[in-house]
Amino acid sequence: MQHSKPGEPQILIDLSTAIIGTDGGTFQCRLVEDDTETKTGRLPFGPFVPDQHRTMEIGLRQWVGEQVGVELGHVEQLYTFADRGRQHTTPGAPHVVSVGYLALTNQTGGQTRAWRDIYNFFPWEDWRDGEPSMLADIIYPALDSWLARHAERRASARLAFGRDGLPWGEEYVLERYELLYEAGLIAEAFADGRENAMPTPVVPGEALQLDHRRILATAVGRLRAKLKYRPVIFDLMPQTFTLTQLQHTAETVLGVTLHKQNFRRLVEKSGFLEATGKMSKARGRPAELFKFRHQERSERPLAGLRVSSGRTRSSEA
Amino acid sequence: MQHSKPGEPQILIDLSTAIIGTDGGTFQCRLVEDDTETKTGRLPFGPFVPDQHRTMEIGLRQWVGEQVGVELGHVEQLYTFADRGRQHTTPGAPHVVSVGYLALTNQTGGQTRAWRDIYNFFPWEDWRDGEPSMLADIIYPALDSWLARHAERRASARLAFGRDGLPWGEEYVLERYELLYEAGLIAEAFADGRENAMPTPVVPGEALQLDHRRILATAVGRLRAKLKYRPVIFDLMPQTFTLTQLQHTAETVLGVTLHKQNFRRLVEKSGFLEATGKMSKARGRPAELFKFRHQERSERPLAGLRVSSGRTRSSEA
DNA sequence: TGAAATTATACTCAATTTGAGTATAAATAA
DNA sequence: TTATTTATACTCAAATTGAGTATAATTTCA
Repeated sequence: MQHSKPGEPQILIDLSTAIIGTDGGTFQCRLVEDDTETKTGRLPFGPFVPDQHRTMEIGLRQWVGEQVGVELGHVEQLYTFADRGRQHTTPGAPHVVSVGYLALTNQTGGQTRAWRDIYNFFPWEDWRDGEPSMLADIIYPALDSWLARHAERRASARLAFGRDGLPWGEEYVLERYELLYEAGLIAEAFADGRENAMPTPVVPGEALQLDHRRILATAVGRLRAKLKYRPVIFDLMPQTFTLTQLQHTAETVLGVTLHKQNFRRLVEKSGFLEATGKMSKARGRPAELFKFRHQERSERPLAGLRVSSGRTRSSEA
Repeated sequence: MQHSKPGEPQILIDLSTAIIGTDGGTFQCRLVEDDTETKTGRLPFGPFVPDQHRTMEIGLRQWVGEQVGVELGHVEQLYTFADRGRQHTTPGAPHVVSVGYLALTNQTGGQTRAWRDIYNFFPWEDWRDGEPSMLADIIYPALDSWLARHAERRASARLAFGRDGLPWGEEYVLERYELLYEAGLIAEAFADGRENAMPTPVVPGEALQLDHRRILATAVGRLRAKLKYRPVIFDLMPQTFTLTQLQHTAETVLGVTLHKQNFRRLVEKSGFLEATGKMSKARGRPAELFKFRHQERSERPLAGLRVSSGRTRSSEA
């Protein structure tokens, strides 16, 4: 077995965590409040130090604890990114590989400047008010002009963006982001020195440091996919909640609106909810408060929310 | 940002690939034929060398090419394993992190000693002839006795093995393997020096070097899950095939038998197949030969095979 | 040669699930 | 006290799924 000789450039592993929560219809991600006012934000991250960290998850919990101090619920490894040229590396410096993690939390101090709306970074992903106009106005023309020179990527673009009558798959968040990067339409492409990148990003959407927006895209895509077959949504909810709150959370994550009555039917017969008997007080008719059955009884603990879309918010009238 | 100082122990990344194929009802994985006749097999693997490998996939293709020379179809990153104590590391040596990959191929020279039946490594995963008797005879008693001392793992075990009336989820391959490891019932637990491990493995099933059986378990679990929502099965098929061959491949991967007529209905209306007009010659009535429509037309390119189980092979009469 | 076995394919049918409503109840706001 | 808001119950047709039966086209073997 060949192993790298001493003297070869060192490898460094960064653990970066996308901490995601929801807060009354906003979809939030926790960034680090750096003392210096840099233009672009960053996720909490730090190196994996095997001597100190028995597992990578232990390492990430340390960096999250030190840098943002958020209580984490579900934590899951996403992907390991190692492509040369995607980390803005200085020559001679050790090569950096980053392992991205997704963490869910239900404590999103909505007011802090550090909690940012995820749809700021991916404005084309929020379809709750119908198809974002920027797709037809900006993204599709720019993408098409790039595709004219890159016919081999046409099929991927069709699938990712649901063109030619294909459906918009809300889970293809990473695939869409990667295509925009490849086409040189977003800020990171220029920062990484891609030859075709526009100096001023063509597509709106805030950037993040290093490859953090890529990691966030991976996180959102994974979360959207997972919502449909595992009960992860409850990690985003407070102790008790109404069915409408639960639905709003699902809609916020998926970026679509859902049919209310059918959502209720689905979630009620899933067996995950337990009525508390208490009622919420708000405008309109009070709603029953439910809680998640943590005690996994003999019900089928999988089969999360297979969710069917409703109409857009604007057409609810 | 804190980065590891020079002088700290080095990190080494190994790229290990589970190459999977099927060959007439057997589910195969390609191992390396080492000159030395070691007891346990290993997957093709080698270090990630950033200076030579622009991406990790390039690296893995190099090691696969050099060590086994198999043509790879679909390639996908699985997971990055870094727990201390799962790689039999010698003290002082660099810490090894392994990135596992899944690769599919349709060329499985069935006769070579290097192609091994995957169900040798996980005999409890093959339910094509009904529930393997080793579950009730060996695994469940041993697991229950361990669970008596580890009540906190009870819920995971129920889910993973489908106990107490829960269904057997064929995709929980890794979860089952990890539980058997934790419980000290398989060879790797002893090799890694777990305190509770039995010197002679309690549960049948061949081991692999390092953490390769763990990577293989991840690969099989991922493949079984993916089969249901992406058309990856065609990467395992030859150029043309009959519907029965396709079904056998699906059954081999999933480890269950399927209802023939319904499988046919499902796969026909999926739009992925194109009739060739030619017929297979075998025993019984000749079957039409189909091929996969590579040219992704305006059909929905997702929605693979959501598959419904049939009866067991033995009850087919 | 002709019946039996083998394999493929077409078609049926009830149960369940899904998509899209309508109807009504229980609060607050004007 | 009426409009507005929100929650919840119920309906109904279409589509999908699970489990067959029926029949067709071959080879095998007595």
